[in-house]
Amino acid sequence: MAFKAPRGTRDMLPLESDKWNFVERKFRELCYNYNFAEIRTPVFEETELFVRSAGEESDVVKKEMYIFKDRGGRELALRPEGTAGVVRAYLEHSLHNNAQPVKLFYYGPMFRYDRPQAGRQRQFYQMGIEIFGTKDPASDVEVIKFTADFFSKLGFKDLKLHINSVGCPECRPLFQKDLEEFARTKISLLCGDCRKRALNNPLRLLDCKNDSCREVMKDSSPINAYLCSSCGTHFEDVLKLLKALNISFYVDSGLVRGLDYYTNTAFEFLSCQLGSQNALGGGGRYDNLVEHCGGPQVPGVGMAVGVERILLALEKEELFPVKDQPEGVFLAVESTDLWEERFNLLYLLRDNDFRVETDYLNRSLKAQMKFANRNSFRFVIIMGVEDKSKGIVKLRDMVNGEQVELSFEKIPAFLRKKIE
RNA sequence: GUGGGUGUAGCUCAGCAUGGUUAGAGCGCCAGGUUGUGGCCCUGGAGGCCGUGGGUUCGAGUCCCAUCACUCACCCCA
Repeated sequence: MAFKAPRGTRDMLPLESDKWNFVERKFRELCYNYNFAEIRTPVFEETELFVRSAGEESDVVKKEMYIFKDRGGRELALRPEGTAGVVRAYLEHSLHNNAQPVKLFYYGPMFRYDRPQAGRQRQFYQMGIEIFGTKDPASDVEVIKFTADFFSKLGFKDLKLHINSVGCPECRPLFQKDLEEFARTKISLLCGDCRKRALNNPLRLLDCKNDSCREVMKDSSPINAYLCSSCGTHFEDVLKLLKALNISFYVDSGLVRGLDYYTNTAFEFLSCQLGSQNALGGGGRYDNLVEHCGGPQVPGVGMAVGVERILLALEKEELFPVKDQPEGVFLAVESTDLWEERFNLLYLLRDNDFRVETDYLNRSLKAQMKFANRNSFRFVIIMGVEDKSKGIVKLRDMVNGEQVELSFEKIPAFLRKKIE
């Protein structure tokens, strides 16, 4: 085999495409119900856009971006996430002048140069939504409720919602400073990674997987204690609304998101089926992102889910509707002399919106029947040589073996009746 | 980027610790037989440079090294 798909990428074969379509359909339907409109942005943007939005210090920017120079010398990057491009488009087309809020959804491939693993690829698909132009805690909740609805529409029952507030540029620095100091006093008890984190990115101290570190950090004061009054109220309101909607959640004071643009609400939906790549989706509020990207002060909130992970989790929980229902029509023919009649009937049926297939390999009638059976065709139409003069064909229902003789014109109506 | 496991037909895997003539099974695919014309059963066939490249050896799918890919954990997140 000469060529292989590049590392961290995958082909989607026909067997899987039904599953993808299932997930996509549910997503689009829900977007319609919630009044989110679709936006499609390029898969690559100026590198600077991502640096600006995700933050210079974020892992995504520091080590995971696919960056390249095009032939004109432009510095470009494949998008590692969807929000930045949407924000750019929002500004470029002055959507802030439209009636607010602006509610958008997107779906497409994202790219991160990371070490592949189950549920983690270099090209992966995200579906996401964004709401621009409102700070109302109800809009945070709308995004979370949307996500919860989406998962339950797919059939998930036991997903965990973790939620936290990461504060704002007013209150977060104080928290960070205290956290850093706290870590410094306990430095000897922390793992090597955490010692580094204490200096570079104290927030990350909170989600170390190491039990002993967790034990130590448990005694640091949680961020809730530092939230300024507006952040505190916002968070409380969000939680209150979640309760009102009967959405169960767990306040995880260790939840911090990897992209720097988040403010206030941060949340993740976790699956217990998935091992270490267990976040099916997540999101949060980003009230300063638009301004930070050179626009007016427009608040926003959004989320994204990972399609491959959803598919993995659905697979594990066996939630795909097992549909191998026979459907469609196979047009079998006894002799290749009958091309003209065959085509006439083939296109007659297709024009009448039936799914129809015929044989192109000159196979025996028996082989054609077998093919039809294996491929779950509900009906087989058999054109016999002798029937030609009579203008008749045989129509067989493969489910119960019933077979009738019909003229061409009567077939569409007959099939329609049968399918009901 | 770090560490562990794996890599044999389209798919799921056996064979490898004790190297030895044409590398196996099931499913799938193709053809034929028996059912008028599928499903069950029977027969036959196609399909593998044993991930790739080196090395050890008279001889390597089997041993050694490297490399690539997958996988699990770290990391990070979706």
